[in-house]
Amino acid sequence: RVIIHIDIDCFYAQVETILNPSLCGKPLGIKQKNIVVTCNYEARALGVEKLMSIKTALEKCPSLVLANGEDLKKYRDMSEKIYQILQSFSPFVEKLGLDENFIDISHKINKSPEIKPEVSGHIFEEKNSDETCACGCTDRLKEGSIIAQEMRNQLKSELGITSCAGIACNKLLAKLVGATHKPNQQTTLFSASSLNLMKSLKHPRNIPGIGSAMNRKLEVLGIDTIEKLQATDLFKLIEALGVKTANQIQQLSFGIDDSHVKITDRPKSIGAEDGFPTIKSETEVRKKLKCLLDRVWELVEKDGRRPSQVKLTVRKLHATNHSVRETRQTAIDLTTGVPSNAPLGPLSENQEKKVITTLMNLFEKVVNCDESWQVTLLGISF
DNA sequence: ATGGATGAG
DNA sequence: CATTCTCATCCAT
Repeated sequence: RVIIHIDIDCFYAQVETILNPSLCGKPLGIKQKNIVVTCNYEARALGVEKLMSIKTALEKCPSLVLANGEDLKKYRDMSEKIYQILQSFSPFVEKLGLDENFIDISHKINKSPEIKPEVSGHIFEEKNSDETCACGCTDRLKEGSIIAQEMRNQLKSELGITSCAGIACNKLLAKLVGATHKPNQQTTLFSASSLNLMKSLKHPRNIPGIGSAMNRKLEVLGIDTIEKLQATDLFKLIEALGVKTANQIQQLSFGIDDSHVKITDRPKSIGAEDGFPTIKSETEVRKKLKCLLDRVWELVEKDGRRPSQVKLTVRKLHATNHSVRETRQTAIDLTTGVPSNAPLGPLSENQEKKVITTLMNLFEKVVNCDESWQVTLLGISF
């Protein structure tokens, strides 16, 4: 296969700069509550980092400009335009978050090209890449790099968006190799270098699919390098992690990934949440929920499907000074009074009342009415 | 079906 | 460590 991974450079910051060109060239941070969730390269050069507190960021970089990124609408809109452009190259596009996409272009590769393509962009380990693989994948990947370049050119010319691309024979390797030259560059991995790319990661945690929880389990087993993960006896790994996970992550450690590019269809849930210092009365909760409901309903209306379930998310301040998220969900019938296949319109007064009542019932299942409680986040999803 | 754990950006 | 604001998948119940 030929898989391309496209990753937009500091996505939120690029969107803000396109919306407000006067930000161009200035250090820019995107703020959500007390945190700089991401920032542009100018800000990074001045010491600002992802997920840094606003306070620290401004100490490090007093000239930092902040844009509020709590409402994701602008980013969703741009993400959709990017997806549309990529889809014009291949129907097999999988979205990962708002700013990354995998594209399978295997079917577009010319079986017998008149002219052997040269590669566009970087080659991973260029010096060791003079061998041409007998199976023909080297030429296919070269052709893939040309297509990736065309995708990135089009994102730039039509949307003004710069991006990175990785080109490889599977999703894992495409994503990893694309990150080796940033920003606004692309890198192709020829299969002979796969193991070297994997070993260059150093820590198992850097493998997509190995998160913090699994990393802790691996550390308990004394596995703290890719090479140790490769060398661990599979039966020992199965004991600790189960057959499925053990096999999967050991395969990944060798750069093997058979997972398909899964076409992204409509989301299975649509939600909105809001965090705040603390609230402690049901009246305040009701008010927050109404506000959230208005925001979610915009998205639900655009989606067009009639919700059949509601879920409430609550983050409580636990005694031990750390917070815990809990969710409660239930079925909801929003069809009363309208034909069940009528187009979804704005929330009627009756519907709003029904949703809020349902949510307050769910809320009472989360909080212990007798004891005092502090809530620091509420979320609604359908 | 429900809710938590875990993973992604 | 999580912190923000989402969404998906897997698993136990």
